[in-house]
Amino acid sequence: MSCEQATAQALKDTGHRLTPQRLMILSAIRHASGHKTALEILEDVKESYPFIDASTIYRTLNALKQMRLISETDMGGGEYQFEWITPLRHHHLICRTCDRVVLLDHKYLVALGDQVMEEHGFEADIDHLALFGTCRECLE
Amino acid sequence: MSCEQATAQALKDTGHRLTPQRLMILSAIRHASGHKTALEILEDVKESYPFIDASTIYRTLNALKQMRLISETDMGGGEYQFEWITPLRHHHLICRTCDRVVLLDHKYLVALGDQVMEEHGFEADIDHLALFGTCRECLE
DNA sequence: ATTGCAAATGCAAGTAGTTGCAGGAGATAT
DNA sequence: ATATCTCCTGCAACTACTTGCATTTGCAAT
Repeated sequence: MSCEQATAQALKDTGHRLTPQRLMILSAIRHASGHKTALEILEDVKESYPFIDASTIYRTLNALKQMRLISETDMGGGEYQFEWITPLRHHHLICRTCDRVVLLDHKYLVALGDQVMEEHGFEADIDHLALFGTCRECLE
Repeated sequence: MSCEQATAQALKDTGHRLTPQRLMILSAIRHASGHKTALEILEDVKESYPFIDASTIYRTLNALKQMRLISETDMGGGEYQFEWITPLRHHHLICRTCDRVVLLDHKYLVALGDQVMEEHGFEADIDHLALFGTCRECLE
């Protein structure tokens, strides 16, 4: 696929190397629908290459995060959630009481990003946020 | 102090018990200037009571977080930062490139909280946020 | 004061993620 | 094709944090 080619080139351009392990990890994230944890990705890759080490997964995910190809989000379950970043961003509202998860449109965060850039010259990577709180139902 | 009394009462009112361990943990957080990690709090408490177990610290911090007396923030150093919540809130912009930390005033997040309440009836606990990105200097 | 029960503690074992290191394998230039 | 230079990998050890369990303790009702 051309999209895989582009990703491979992006890795090379930033001084990274293309390895079979990394291609398998990339494939596992891109072909996932929604978020995936590091250990889920590990299991996926193990199906085609059982000798992969967990540390390779974590190191690769960190590299992809630095390149802003994937987002890493703490959604409260003890494991980070990873997701391929697309132009269509979304965020989450997570209820501390009932653990319900509500989708939050990216439009609510565009203004924040713009203000932060204007006032501080800081480019905030608001790719996939999780905000905790109390949902409508649990507020009574 | 009356503030300690109020906190003690808040614990009891929510069905929690007052123990020497908890009082020591509370004191360690309240008398800290700024953020503290769980292990720093553990060391603090160990000075007056060396037999305290790390799991007690973590469990108490989670309870205080649920009660919204303290905030827990992932600031990227591998350890969570805990802080006593005051009416004067602040947030952080953290540069992924140079690790510089810039303060962000709470006013930028008030609008977001209001919108989330209006549109979703969700009360977001925006107590102490960390936004990652690239700072002015590292953008060149 | 005594009792009774739920909640908190300490301990030990377990999970998620990180790091140092030696050997192995991409990429580049010859 | 070969050599060289790094970066990457797998391994093992380690750190931060969580969880299950038996014992203890706060605290409310007697």
